Amino acid sequence: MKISTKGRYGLTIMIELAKKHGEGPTSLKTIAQANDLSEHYLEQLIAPLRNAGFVKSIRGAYGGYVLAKGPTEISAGDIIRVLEGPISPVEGIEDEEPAKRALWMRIRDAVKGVLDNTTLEELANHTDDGESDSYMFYI
Amino acid sequence: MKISTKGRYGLTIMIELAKKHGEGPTSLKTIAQANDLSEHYLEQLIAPLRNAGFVKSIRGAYGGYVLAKGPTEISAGDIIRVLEGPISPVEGIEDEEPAKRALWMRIRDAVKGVLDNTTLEELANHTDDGESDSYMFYI
DNA sequence: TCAAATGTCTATCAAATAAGTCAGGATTTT
DNA sequence: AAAATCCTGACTTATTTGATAGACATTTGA
Repeated sequence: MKISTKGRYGLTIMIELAKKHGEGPTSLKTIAQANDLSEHYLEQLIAPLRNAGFVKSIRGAYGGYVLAKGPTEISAGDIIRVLEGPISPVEGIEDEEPAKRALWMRIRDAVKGVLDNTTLEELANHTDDGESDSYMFYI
Repeated sequence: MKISTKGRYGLTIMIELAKKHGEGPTSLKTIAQANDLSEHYLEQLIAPLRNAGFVKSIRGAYGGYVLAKGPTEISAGDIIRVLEGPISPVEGIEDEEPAKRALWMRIRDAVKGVLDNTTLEELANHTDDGESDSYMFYI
């Protein structure tokens, strides 16, 4: 029941690009160093994002990547779907017995609601607005 | 972003037991055959459910398992937590940057809301109440 | 009392997935 | 030409998942 590093690092890349939106390209090297991640691994993740039309690449020295759309036009769900596949808690919901199928569909819709209503703009401009450190993380 | 067969099959076991609640023990063999699953694999799944106090075992011939509490007192979340670990879309939410941490927490709470508010009783007594087959499964 | 049915426990294993690495080529700018 | 960067595919490693096997303990009922 986890989102893998693909989706997580992909979101990291996209948030970094959103922060620099309108300021020219950012290289993967910069992003990898800033977040202590493998540049080569990020290359694998950004390829599908480019193919899906969320980023544009600019080759050559001082090149890098830029968002292909505005940060308000890209949702967290867009990114997760590209890198992790369809948002669904199980493969083959159709085959399940009705009671379980209804449960999976409710979970899927709940997660979808959150992901599709969170834009890159929100994620890039988020200022810590009072979730206390004492908040319980695991429940 | 998937719930594995551990959680799914565990839920299957518990729904079967809930259907037979008050009617004496049900053997894993019965459940395995009815759902076309490996009995040995189900043994591995029911061990943690027994340790967590959700089922009781009755040994010997004509033995099996029974719910240790009423079907209204056990939620889908109880079962998923025992078999899959804490409900959270990422490991180590604490370490994430605030924007992403907030996103993961919103997802976690959404999923938690569904799972903790669905009881075994609902799952066992579910009658197909009009989710049409044309419902889009992947969105 | 004994055989059959069932649960309990431990160990092992194969397949799939996730995560990351490596090597080298192509393109553009300076 | 040299440097920076993107691009591509193959490869490796670790972990998780799903499954199998077998020895053993307990209970029922003939």
